[in-house]
Amino acid sequence: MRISKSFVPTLKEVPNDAVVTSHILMLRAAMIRMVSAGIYSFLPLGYKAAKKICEIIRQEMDAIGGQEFHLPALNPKEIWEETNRVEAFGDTLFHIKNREYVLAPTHEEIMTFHARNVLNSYKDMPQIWYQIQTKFRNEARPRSGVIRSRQFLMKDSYSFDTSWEGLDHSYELHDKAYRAIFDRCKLKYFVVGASSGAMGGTGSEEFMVKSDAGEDTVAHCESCGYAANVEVAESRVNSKIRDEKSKDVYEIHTPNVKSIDELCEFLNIDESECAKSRVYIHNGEAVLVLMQGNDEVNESKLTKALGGNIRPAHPEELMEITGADAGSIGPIGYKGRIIADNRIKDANNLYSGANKNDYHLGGIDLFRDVNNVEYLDLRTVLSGEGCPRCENNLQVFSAIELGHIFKLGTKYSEAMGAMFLDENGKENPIIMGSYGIGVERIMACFIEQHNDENGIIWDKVLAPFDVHLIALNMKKQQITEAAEEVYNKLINQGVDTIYDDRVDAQAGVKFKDADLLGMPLQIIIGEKKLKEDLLEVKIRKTGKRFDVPVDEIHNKVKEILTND
RNA sequence: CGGGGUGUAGCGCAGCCCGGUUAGCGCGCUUCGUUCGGGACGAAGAGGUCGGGGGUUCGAAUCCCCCCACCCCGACCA
Repeated sequence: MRISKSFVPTLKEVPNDAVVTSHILMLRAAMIRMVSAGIYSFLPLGYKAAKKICEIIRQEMDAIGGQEFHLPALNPKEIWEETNRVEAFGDTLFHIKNREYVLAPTHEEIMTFHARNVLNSYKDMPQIWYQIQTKFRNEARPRSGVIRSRQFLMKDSYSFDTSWEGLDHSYELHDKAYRAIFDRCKLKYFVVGASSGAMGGTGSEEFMVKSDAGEDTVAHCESCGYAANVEVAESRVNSKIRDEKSKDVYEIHTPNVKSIDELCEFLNIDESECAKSRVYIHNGEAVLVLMQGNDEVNESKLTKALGGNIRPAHPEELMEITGADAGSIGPIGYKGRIIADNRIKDANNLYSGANKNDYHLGGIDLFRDVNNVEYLDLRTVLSGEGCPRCENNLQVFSAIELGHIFKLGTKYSEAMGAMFLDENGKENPIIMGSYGIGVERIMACFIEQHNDENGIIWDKVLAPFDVHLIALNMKKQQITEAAEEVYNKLINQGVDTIYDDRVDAQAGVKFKDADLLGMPLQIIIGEKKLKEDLLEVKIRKTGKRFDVPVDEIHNKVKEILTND
């Protein structure tokens, strides 16, 4: 591709609206342009990279027996009503105004629509059907460029099995395929075993990439691979060891002491000796939650343990419930349900609020002084805490969900009447799985992981072009002639080459653009070296340069591209 | 949807607080000349509903009201 005749509008400056690295680089490197919030056009370079990703996905999906479909984005609303997902998706589902259609945010319904009445014998299964297509979701807040948008490319596949064992097998196939895909895309990722979400089902895994632009917070152990959403993550922490002797409970005047830190400073004690109190309203009833020191209540864990809905009590309610304001609340004298974190199970000689403003109590023995305390894991894990599975430590960070594999079960087949007859002539619902991958997210994550201050550093597997050919001064005939020859020969050999043949661009401009676009290999043709029949090759990743005789350039390029 | 921020030439910004000729600057763009291995130099140009609407005023990019768009934080996320 000749740059002089192509649309490669690189940007020298950082666009005002872009914040995350991948977004900035995708705009600057002429891969995408925004049309509206969360709506992007792929420019030619970006689309080439997208197609390479899709091709890798396709190969790996085909390798597990997947069959590619092309389904409509425009769906009759009534199909979505069969599964009650018009309501379930709510505002996230785009509705067409002048006809009863919706824009598909995913394709369980359409795939099940094709499966029902057609896959009607156990002999017809298993099947794996997939597609790579545009999905539409009316995200309340699109962000981070292409990472969360309203229209995006997704590979989604669906498995149809006659048994739960069959589903397990289809799921395992997808797990393997996904690892192969992300490995081939040179992504550093990890796998989080997620609990079944609102989609219903028996098991799922999320493929995640560490990134500040991520929307999930996860705890991850590098050494054993333990990974969990922080909402459910556990860690190895010391519990408060029970002192041999329990002191008597005594009152301490603590004027203006509100926080655990202030209490520790005021009494010159360690935070591990304190029990922090939080009051939640659970289905209308007050619950006192006790945590050690500054440990944070994990509301997800609390919700899961209690069931129903919880919310923190309002300040006005606190006085009514406990007789004190936040900062002076404690378990002694509290009437009502008390739940404490495992870390302070049966601990003694604790400090906590006195349920009287400006007073705290010391010498609290939860075993002796407080009846009916329920103990649960309620902590939010912190970076640096011990991994629950091995001897190393956890890191807590935000991450992007790249892909999700999911054992759906019979939710959709039952709702839509997708039944089959088994060997005994008995009717059963088809057992399904669903499996998604965000194509743009692969691209964005790759760029997040492979860039430097000059731009993108493509690996050849995803690079829009293999080689970036730079003719430094197109006004010199020798250079032009040499460049044209090299270019044509590369093209003829099937080396995908982008050729900077701009007559009016300075050398510096061409170098900067080449680094920004980030093709793996640069071939530089300059006057001095050409006089000695030499060209220069630069490896983008390492920055290494070396001279190659003109006659040998094609072999050298092939050699580097196949070996690297 | 709540909180915060921004909107002035293709891009990045100044001007606004304290209203006053033809609204500036850098990059980019056009033409000419010089330069030609890390975003060159000189000269001459083109390019603007100052996000939109309404109001105050002799006069509004500037002050007031309403709306819109985009970004960030939060909520939400099948």
